[in-house]
Amino acid sequence: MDAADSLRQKDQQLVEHYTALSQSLFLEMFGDVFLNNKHYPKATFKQLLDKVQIGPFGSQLHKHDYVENGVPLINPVHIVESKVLPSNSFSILKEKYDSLPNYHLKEGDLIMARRGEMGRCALITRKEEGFFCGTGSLYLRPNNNVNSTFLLHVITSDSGKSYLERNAQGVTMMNLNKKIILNIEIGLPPIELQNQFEVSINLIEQQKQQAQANLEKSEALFNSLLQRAFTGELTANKAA
DNA sequence: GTCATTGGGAGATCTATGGT
DNA sequence: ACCATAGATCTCCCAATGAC
Repeated sequence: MDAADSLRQKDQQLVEHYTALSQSLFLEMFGDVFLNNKHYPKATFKQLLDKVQIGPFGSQLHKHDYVENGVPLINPVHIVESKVLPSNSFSILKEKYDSLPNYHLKEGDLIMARRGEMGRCALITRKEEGFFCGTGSLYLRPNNNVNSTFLLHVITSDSGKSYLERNAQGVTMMNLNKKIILNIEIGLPPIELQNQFEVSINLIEQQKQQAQANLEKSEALFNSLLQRAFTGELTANKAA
């Protein structure tokens, strides 16, 4: 039982380790791009993005347009640790989806929370292609001057989050708008370096997924032992 | 159980753009 | 130039959650 618990904790630490690794890799390679302490040429988001689009709300999308098992809708709650986690209960009808083509997501887009917690952001991969940008979200469509993975890490980094918090609108609730996004200015590393960063991140991600899978297994093992301990299947001797 | 805090929903209102 | 319309933004209100 103790062994199962320590295995579980070790796997947990490994997953956290990989998360920290990608963050420090970013800092190592590019420094703080907002302070631009590596003195790259400056660029505003206006120069790096083809498009910034805020999700539909108000009269465009009503609560009753939400259905189950329709086209997945991405709201800030569905952006967890830079990943998109769609939910079947948050989706819209195909007809509604077709009538609002401006909000369809494409591979390579970045989706982020428009209000509430700053810095929630995820990359749209092939898996999420065609999902729908929800009310509380906005999406960025990067152009050829910037790598999407690099941009994702710019936004989710600590300095990215604090930049957004400093510049967000609203007293009770932080809100972002198009202007705030387009005016963000960073030091832009050469595209080759950004692409190199993406390759490294993908490797780390693979390792992390492996660690995650191990964690799930060890948690399952721990829980089943716990269950058996409760039902009395394990005596004190065996449990120790 | 109650109160405070946070996040989401909604529409009123403002703004930009395109057509006449 | 003016008007219509779509799109963007602000802010109030409400619900859910968590702390005490």
